[in-house]
Amino acid sequence: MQININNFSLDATLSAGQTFSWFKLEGRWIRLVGNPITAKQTDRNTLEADGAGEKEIKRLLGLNDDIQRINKEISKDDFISEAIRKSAGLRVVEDGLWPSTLGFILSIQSNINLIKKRVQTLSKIYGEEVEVNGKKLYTFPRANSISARPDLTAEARLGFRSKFVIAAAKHFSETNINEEIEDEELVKHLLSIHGVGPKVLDCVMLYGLHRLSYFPMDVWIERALKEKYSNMVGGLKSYRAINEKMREYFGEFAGYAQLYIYDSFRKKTS
DNA sequence: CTTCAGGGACCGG
DNA sequence: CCGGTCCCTGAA
Repeated sequence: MQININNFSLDATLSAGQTFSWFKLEGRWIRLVGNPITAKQTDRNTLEADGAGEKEIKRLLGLNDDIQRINKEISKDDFISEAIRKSAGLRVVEDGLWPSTLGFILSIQSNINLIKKRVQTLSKIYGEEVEVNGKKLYTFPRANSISARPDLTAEARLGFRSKFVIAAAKHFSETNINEEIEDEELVKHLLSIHGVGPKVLDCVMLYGLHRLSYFPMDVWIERALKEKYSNMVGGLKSYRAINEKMREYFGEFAGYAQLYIYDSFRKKTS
């Protein structure tokens, strides 16, 4: 199936540290949550994809967002405007509640390569073997599988994250947490998980559920804010206070501002 | 070989 | 609110 795209970069979007359920194999991106989905950008206006309907694939990749309007909406100053230019083609993905929660728990005090490696390891332990284009791969680990055999997480060398992963898997297996729940209750659900704090929460709300007003703040964002927005957040200390300020500043699409700032700032220094 | 930082969260004070 | 601590990996 071919999908028309505009001002979109699949590589940039899936390499921006928003999602850890996609991986690239021989030039094709693959996602093994539910039915296998593969995608490849063949030119600047064409996405070749299969494994799901066009609507579903667009949803996963944030392609239903009105990016023109969003970019305009968040262009509050020169710094963010330049970040938008430098990181053009990005979309906020919609990775799903569980894939996102697991991914960002694994991300705690870790770099992107390490996170991906952990997902692969967990997939080998807990996932099911599937064949895609003649290659044997493993599906993304399900919460039920992990909570059924929590002892096996030891093999994945997750360090102190191991108990967090188990707690999350248990919560997902034993409660009715799902993607239809309103923000307020969902936040309570997530924060009740031992290992989900404010930052992971914001990542899940934004990248997992596509709730675009959330503004996760990691070390990169904090550096950027300190450098570029010290006049706004200079006196503020707590995560919550700074976060509220920035969300207020950027508005309903603050999450996009976060993604652009993160991506452009990370590129600059690395 | 050692040191150190990496998309934080928890706990105690 | 603040500071120490947590586990493991890969880079230096």
